[in-house]
Amino acid sequence: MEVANVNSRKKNMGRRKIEIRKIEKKSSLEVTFSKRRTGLFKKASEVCVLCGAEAAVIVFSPGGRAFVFGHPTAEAVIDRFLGRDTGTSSRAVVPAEQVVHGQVQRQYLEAVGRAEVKEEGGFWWDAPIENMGLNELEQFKGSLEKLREKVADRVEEMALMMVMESESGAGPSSATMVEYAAPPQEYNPSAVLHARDLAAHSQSQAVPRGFYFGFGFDEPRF
Amino acid sequence: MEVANVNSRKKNMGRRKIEIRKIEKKSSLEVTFSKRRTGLFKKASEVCVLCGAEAAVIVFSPGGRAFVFGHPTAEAVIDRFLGRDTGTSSRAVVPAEQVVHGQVQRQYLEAVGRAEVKEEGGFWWDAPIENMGLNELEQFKGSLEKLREKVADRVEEMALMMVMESESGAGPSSATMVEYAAPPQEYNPSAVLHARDLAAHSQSQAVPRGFYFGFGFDEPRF
DNA sequence: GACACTATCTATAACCG
DNA sequence: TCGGTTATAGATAGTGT
Repeated sequence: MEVANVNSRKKNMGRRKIEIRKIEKKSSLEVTFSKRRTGLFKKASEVCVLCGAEAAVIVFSPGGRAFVFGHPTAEAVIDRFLGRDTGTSSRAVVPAEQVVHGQVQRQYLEAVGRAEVKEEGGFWWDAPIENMGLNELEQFKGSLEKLREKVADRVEEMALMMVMESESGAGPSSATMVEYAAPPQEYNPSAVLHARDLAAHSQSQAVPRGFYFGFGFDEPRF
Repeated sequence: MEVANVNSRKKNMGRRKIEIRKIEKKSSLEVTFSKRRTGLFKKASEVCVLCGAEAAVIVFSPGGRAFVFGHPTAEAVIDRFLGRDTGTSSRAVVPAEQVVHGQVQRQYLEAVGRAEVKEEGGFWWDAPIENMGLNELEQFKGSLEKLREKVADRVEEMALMMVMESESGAGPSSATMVEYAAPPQEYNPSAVLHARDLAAHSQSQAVPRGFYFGFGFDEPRF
């Protein structure tokens, strides 16, 4: 038995304390990102199982690569939160067989994933009709026509409103507008509050103030 | 000095191992949910700071209460992921002062938050125009008219396409359609894959198979 | 429900192959 | 870029207040 080489293996130094601020060394940043992303997703899965919760997590690497937990659930969950009711995505549920160590297989990725992120302004009404079957076309056309009606109504209503408005003077502040999402517009990253720019870590609070925007709505008690 | 009552404090038993499955006792489920939600958000904030990442987390309690990390960043991040480009929300950035221990103050909640979740089908074009000022009205009308044009074009294109389609036989499968979100429709929770229904925890993999749908897209290397 | 305590359990930083 | 190892920092279950 190798009694002699007990000491030949260099002693690992184990985990060391680190400050929570941007990691400078690129290689360890990438390793840390990978490990912590995995850890985050695991934590999310545990909350789901332990508490019967539904969780969705999206992480963008600094290079802009997207990693998602809870997809395709995520989309529905997110829609429900945003109150958008855009419906669940028509994307198929990823079968477990397609998921290999947390990576969707290339085949699936190519079939489903890429267009989403690359496409500019991927509204549903922009979907390419070239490859649709007749059934799909009809359904799609139906949806479009509904939307057209709705928008036409709205425009009329608007015109009316604007006449009244200009007669009665300026309306109340824009404060109430705040409840609704803005019309579609270019995604402007610089206009967005970046999490990474927000305040640093604090000891006393679990999540640093000014960083944690978590909140719940009132209706359900729990 | 109280030398006598050293032993009067009952010894705590410390953390114990638990299985990752639904907690039965309601009271400890709620405590656990609260603690782990906080922990999850903290982890997310650390990934952001350490790696310069952007993360968004949404957790629904079993009662349907929503908790968000990264809001309002979350919405932009999510939109970018979904390729929706619905634009960043016009909702104001929550000032740090409004955030108290991770809970948005009631005042802010009432002003901003509630309508979002309760409103049925809160598309931006449904925003109430009653309280808009003239400027807002004009902007809003402009957006509506753009949308109307776009949709009208699309409908025409569709009509044309359908004639061709019906002449040439059925088109290819619906596989390509999958790249685009479905038209707006009722949110149907039962049609959604619930995270909590998915497979249980496994030891060898950090995140259990069939649960972890995390993936990245190809374009950026990191 | 929020906080404090503390003995554990778990995640992970640095290192290696 | 991946897994595997080790020592340790950090998270948290159960409890009390």
